[in-house]
Amino acid sequence: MGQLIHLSEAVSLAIHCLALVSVSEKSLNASTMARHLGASRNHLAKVLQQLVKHNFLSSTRGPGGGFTMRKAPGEITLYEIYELMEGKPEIEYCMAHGNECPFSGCVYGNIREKLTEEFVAFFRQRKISDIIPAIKPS
Amino acid sequence: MGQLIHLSEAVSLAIHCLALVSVSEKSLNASTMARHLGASRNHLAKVLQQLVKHNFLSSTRGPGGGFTMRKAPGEITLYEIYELMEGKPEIEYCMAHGNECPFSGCVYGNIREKLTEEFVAFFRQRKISDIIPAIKPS
DNA sequence: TGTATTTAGGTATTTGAATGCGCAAATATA
DNA sequence: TATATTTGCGCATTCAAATACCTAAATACA
Ligand code: FES
Ligand code: FES
Repeated sequence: MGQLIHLSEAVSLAIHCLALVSVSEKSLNASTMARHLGASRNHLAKVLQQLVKHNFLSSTRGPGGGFTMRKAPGEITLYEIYELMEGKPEIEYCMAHGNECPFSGCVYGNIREKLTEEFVAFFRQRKISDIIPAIKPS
Repeated sequence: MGQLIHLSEAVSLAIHCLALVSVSEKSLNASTMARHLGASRNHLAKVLQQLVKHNFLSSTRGPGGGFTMRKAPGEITLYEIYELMEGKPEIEYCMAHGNECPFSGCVYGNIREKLTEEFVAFFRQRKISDIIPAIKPS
């Protein structure tokens, strides 16, 4: 069914990976993470690339290579990751058709703005370090 | 950009139409409403079909035909319309891949559940009659 | 009865996200 | 140096939801 609160798989993958790399002693490669998360290796590789490009992770190629942290998990908020993968959350006009709407105030009131703000506040305050304790011992 | 709070155009159209039909003295046809809303006539027709099938509207074909209310605007909550068009809002598992996740509690905490509940509460309490006053005089 | 109007409903197209694929570049190690 | 491993990156494919189109059925009215 429809997802009211839409968080793409890419965002989830990014967050999961950052936490996994944080707790790993040696560098972690894409295939291993994909296996652990039960996700597509290809999709995950794309996400990791982004995280490297924006300096959350370092990568090393070649045998024994993989990804390591470049920022401390306490320095990374979930919001940064969200915005990196999805862009700033916007409220679109109900029906993207401009200003044809015959209603003076939006029929939705300001509920979307309110919920978006709540979401952002939560994600800004929550850090990768906060979710690390939830990792199951493997 | 990504819409965090996702409300399809179909939902917006349904709500707008119900309000417009409510204040109309005679029956309103799809083309007229599409023009007023600056929306696709075809898409709107689909939405109206649904509203007729579920007894919110009555329809009459032929010249001078169109749509009229079958329920009072004070009897219709926005939530009913949302659920009709989108289904019950569900929280999906982060990464629809089942139970492979190596985290014991979801990394998102319960923020999605919380926001969804807020949304539902708001939409349950708000009725078509509440938004009618916002219609601009045409 | 004929014609114009309007809804009904099935099907096709579009779109965007997710996924897959192939090859180049880097690097460890034998 | 040769080989296996692993990331980087562009492009192709798939898939589902949203949106558009097309024709049939109903009805008012001349
Ligand atoms: S578009 Fe938001 S109220 Fe009409
Ligand atoms: S899937 Fe929600 S925490 Fe891993």
